[in-house]
Amino acid sequence: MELLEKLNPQQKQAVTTDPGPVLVLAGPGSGKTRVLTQRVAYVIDRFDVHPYHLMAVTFTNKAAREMGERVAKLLGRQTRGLTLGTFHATCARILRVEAEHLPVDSNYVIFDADDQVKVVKQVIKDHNLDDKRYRPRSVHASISAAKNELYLPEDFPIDTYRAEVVARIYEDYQKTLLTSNAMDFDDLLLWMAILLEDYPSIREKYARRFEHILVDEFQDTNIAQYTLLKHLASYHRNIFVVGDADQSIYRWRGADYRNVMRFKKDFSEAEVILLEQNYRSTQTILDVAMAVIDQNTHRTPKRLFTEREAGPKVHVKELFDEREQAQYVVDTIARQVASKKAKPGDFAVMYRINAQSRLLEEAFLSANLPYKLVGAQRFYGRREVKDIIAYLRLIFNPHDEISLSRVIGTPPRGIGTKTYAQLRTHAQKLNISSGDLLADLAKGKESEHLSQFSTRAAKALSRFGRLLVKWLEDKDTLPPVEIMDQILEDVGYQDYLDDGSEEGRERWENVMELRRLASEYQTVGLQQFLEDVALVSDQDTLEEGADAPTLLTLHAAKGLEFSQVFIVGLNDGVLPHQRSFEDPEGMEEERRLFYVGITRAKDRVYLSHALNRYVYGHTEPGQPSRYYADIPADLRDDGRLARQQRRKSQVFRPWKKASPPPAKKVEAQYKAGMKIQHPKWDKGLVIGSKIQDDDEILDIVFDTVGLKKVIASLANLEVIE
DNA sequence: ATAAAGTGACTTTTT
DNA sequence: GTCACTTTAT
Repeated sequence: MELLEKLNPQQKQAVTTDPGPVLVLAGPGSGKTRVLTQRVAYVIDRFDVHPYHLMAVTFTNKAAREMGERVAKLLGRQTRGLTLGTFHATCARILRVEAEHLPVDSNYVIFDADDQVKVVKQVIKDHNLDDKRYRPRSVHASISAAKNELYLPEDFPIDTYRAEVVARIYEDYQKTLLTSNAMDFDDLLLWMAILLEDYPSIREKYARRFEHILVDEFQDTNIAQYTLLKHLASYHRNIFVVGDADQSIYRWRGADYRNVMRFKKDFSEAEVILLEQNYRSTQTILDVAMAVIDQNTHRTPKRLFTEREAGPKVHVKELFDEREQAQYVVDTIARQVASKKAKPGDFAVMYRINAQSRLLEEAFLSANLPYKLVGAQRFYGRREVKDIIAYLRLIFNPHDEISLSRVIGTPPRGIGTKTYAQLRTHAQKLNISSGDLLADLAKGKESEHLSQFSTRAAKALSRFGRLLVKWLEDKDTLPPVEIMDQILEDVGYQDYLDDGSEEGRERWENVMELRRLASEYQTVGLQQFLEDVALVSDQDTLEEGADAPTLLTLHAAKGLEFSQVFIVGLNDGVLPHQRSFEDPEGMEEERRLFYVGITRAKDRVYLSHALNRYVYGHTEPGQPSRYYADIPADLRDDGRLARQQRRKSQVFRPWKKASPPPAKKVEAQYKAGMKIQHPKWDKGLVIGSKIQDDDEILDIVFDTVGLKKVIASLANLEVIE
């Protein structure tokens, strides 16, 4: 293969190594995607393996698609039969084929995070439990964690009273799922693992079929995923995994980087290949990244090196608040774009939590600059989108209780919570699904169950039942778009949304966008549409091409690269996040997250934090992140000091080499007891003052907002008395 | 049954 | 400050 020439010796070794277990430990930017892709092509071409006998698992659908395209290009032909996708998508497909061995039918639906919490909530209610004591989200997290470790309800470890209650909820949760003919995200992995473990014939079938298995982002696999991989590889033992323990950031989702150790033990003959040379970043960026990650304990030190130049220092900036931080990001980007030093698409802005995107978006919008936002929830989480998907899901699988409960009263049609509760209870008594009962009630007077309801309720239910039956008749013959059009028309969805407001119009546009997406499923059908919709990853929503900065969480940034990267909100409590403070392992993961962010950058990194943070509406003083302390001083360019320097001399004076200018002593101008006037927060009382980094930091109690930390030179204060 | 008004949790991260 | 859920009024 011609492209082998472009590989370094380690990469070449990985691509061309003999069959058998292989563990590739790949640092950031070391070309692991390229290795994986070429390995797939190599196996097909040199070992003469039919694509049908090959499975490759990636972390996102987008990565899978790209890999498929590149492999086809390398081979110069299509790769029909190749199993390529995320763990979840791949399992979903196989489980449909093997549904006869499962407690669901092959047309099961996939419950997303929202649905899962709803089921938990329902069960908690049915058990008359206090949902304050048993928070649905937290109970669901326990159930999910159990599934990821392959614990069925009866295996759920009971060590506390709470665990006992959760185990009971888990049991009913699972029952609800099965009567709804549904699987949740975790089930896809769990059942696949169970199937392979408990049915030797199925294990043999797939273990023989997959002569070669390749896995990307191996450090973020959980127990269920590891187990199913182990079984799938049990016959041929040709399993090629690529990962980097330093980039493990999904522990909270059950990912266990110790799987790397397990792999070494279970496949003791495995060849281990290290990819250390970095082809992405400047040496400065790599040095900073290493300095940061070196603070973690329990890791194998790794040296990252590049042939690239040192490059500019990492830029550090302190801002007054998050609004100014957003403005600073936009300004910095705009300036470089205006001076043609960079293109808008060269930039990415990364943050710890999604909520941080709002101020950034506002700043981009008001500057009239387009941006790309990564986050599937943004679209698929919208009420109107969920409504329509729920309708489609119900038609695809009428037993889906969660979807039914969502659509039965949307738009309002005379069926409220009371009537729905009656329907559900009655159906439970009959041991059928609410959907079945509804279909029966559609028969009108013919139905023997109609008398169970009040005249009004019976009429409304019967009417809706007839709609459902009608849609069910067409579901196999019509393409998704036409089913959708039928629903929209029959329920008058546009009129329901259109209340004359801008919001209503926007919602309808979202429905139309969903319709556009559905129209791409003309041939593959409703099942595929619903499956794809359920399993989209955030990264999948990243639109290609558009030349605009990308806004994304640090998690979503994994596997991507950008010329220039902003990491904003470097405040203690945000990055690292407060929720991890108590947990040493969690703190190590926070640091890895920061490491992942830094190593996305090819040319420049900008770090920034705000002195004041918005928290639940009001502003609170914040602390710079502890991670700053780990960045070597000579690799760091502190914008705040530079700017002050400029202001004082009124002349632009770039930093001279490493020697910092002698710290000029600043005299305190304020002292405790002074009353001052602030442009935004009005009157306040100074209660403390200290000199720090060439500036005066004041503690002031304001009448309006309480205690604040204020930088004297920036705040434009006026002394009243 | 439904719309409007009020209450309280909530922010990690996502397949 | 926002969202989802609950209570209240129609």
